[in-house]
Amino acid sequence: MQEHNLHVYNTLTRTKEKFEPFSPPFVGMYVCGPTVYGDPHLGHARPYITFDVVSRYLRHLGYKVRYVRNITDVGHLVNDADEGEDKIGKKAKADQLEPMEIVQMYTNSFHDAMRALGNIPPSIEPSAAGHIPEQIKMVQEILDAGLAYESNGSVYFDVEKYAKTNDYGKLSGKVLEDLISSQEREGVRNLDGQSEKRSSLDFAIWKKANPEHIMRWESPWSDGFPGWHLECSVMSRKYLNFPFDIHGGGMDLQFPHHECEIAQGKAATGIDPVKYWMHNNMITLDGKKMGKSYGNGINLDQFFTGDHPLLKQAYSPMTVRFYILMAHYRSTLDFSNEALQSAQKAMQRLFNAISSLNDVKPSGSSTFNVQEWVNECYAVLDDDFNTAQLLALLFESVKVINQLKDGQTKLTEADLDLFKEKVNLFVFDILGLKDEEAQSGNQEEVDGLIKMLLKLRQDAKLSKDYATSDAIRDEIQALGFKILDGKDGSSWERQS
RNA sequence: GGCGCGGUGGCCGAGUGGUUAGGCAGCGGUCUGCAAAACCGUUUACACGGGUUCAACUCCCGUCCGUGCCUCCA
Repeated sequence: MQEHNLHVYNTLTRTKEKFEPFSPPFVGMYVCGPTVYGDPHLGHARPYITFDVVSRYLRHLGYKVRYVRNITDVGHLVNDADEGEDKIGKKAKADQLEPMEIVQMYTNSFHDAMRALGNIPPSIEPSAAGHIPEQIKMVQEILDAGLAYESNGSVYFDVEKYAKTNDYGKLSGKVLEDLISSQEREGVRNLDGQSEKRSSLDFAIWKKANPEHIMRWESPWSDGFPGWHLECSVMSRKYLNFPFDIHGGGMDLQFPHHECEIAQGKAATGIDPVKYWMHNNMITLDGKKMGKSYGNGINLDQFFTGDHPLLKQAYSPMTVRFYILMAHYRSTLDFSNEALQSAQKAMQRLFNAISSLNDVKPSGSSTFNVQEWVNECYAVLDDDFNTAQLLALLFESVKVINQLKDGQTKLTEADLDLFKEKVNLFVFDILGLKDEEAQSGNQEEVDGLIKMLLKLRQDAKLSKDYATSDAIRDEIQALGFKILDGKDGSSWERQS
């Protein structure tokens, strides 16, 4: 395993801590996955790209990462439905489809979007519906520990009792008294099951299903379904064991979801389940938060096709990925056409420089300190995965590459090899970017053909037949290629 | 109302108690038959009001604004 100085920001302590997993070289990482009842949207892009880079970097450092990300396909109530219907069940009835058909459909489209964004699939992607027995078992464990109670067929976690001996709120910074008074101020909530609870803070770990509820399972307490926080506790425990190293998710999940995960896990096992809690920040759109009520929710597919009133053009999946990586994961990030267009251009410039790196010839001496640059790249990644700074350093490398081409900067063969290796490592392996344009399989044939045309154009220029040379250039450009005239002849690249 | 996070130049976005972020856009130059590209140089900053300090964009307090949570939405 590589020596490193990786520090990660731990929400639990609100500080950056040196990363030291429980049993190196193994690292367990759990990230809250999607609820598959709708198309993947922009809000899905950020957490999964963030933790994709985290897993890529950890693996690069030599860790054996087991990355677990769940598929939520069960048991969550519809926000605006007073009957407490299962979200997936409701959609199924509306569309006249089997619930599991819906689940499969949106799981597939989620996977498609993730693949397009360049995310490596997790090691294990367990589904909540596939872990009902384990969830029933954990409910029983919490009951046995005396930290939950049954009420009318449902089982609720007893928050106030748990809080007597545990710090409920340590992750989110909530104070129990504040929560109570805040809820009193809000008045009595009319949500289903409120009267069954001893305290409004208590949350369901097993919920009795209404008669019309489609997705339901037998349990010792009722025909019903597991509570909304339970699956993550159960599946992270099953595949990573408590305590495990990293738990990730969006900042919006801090409370109550992750706070409840800690409470449940501790109640059931006596073990504080997670060492490092990592939270990515939210995305805004033209400075406003996204949401259905704002009419600015955009599906990922709409980004990729440009088919949305707020989008002036299509943005490729890599442009979205690049743009997200231009900001630090703990900052809010604002999406706008202007910002995405600038990201698209910047990314193309980066790729163009990298592809031209292969043509650079080594020199007898070096005028650029490659090793120092490499060290800086590692230093910024070690500082809580600062991809924004890494990209700044990579644009420094773009400048260096261009100077190498012009002969203004020189590198020895050893330095050049190191430089090439590390530029490729950071851009493609760690940031997970892909040069989509260069993916076509007949790259070499195209290169040969265009170079032949450039030769003809050069001949025309030498005989001052500019009409012909310009015609060749215009035709090539019309096909989507740019002609770059340099001191040592012409080269070409694809137009962004 | 409570808890948390943030307000950086035309736009996006890093970072720091005293020294260049970076990208996109703009401007000037080199190169070029012209153009593009590339390269060089360069203009616009740290919400507002106090305070601490030799020194604050960076620390503290207040105000305003944005945002997340306080809802069985994961």
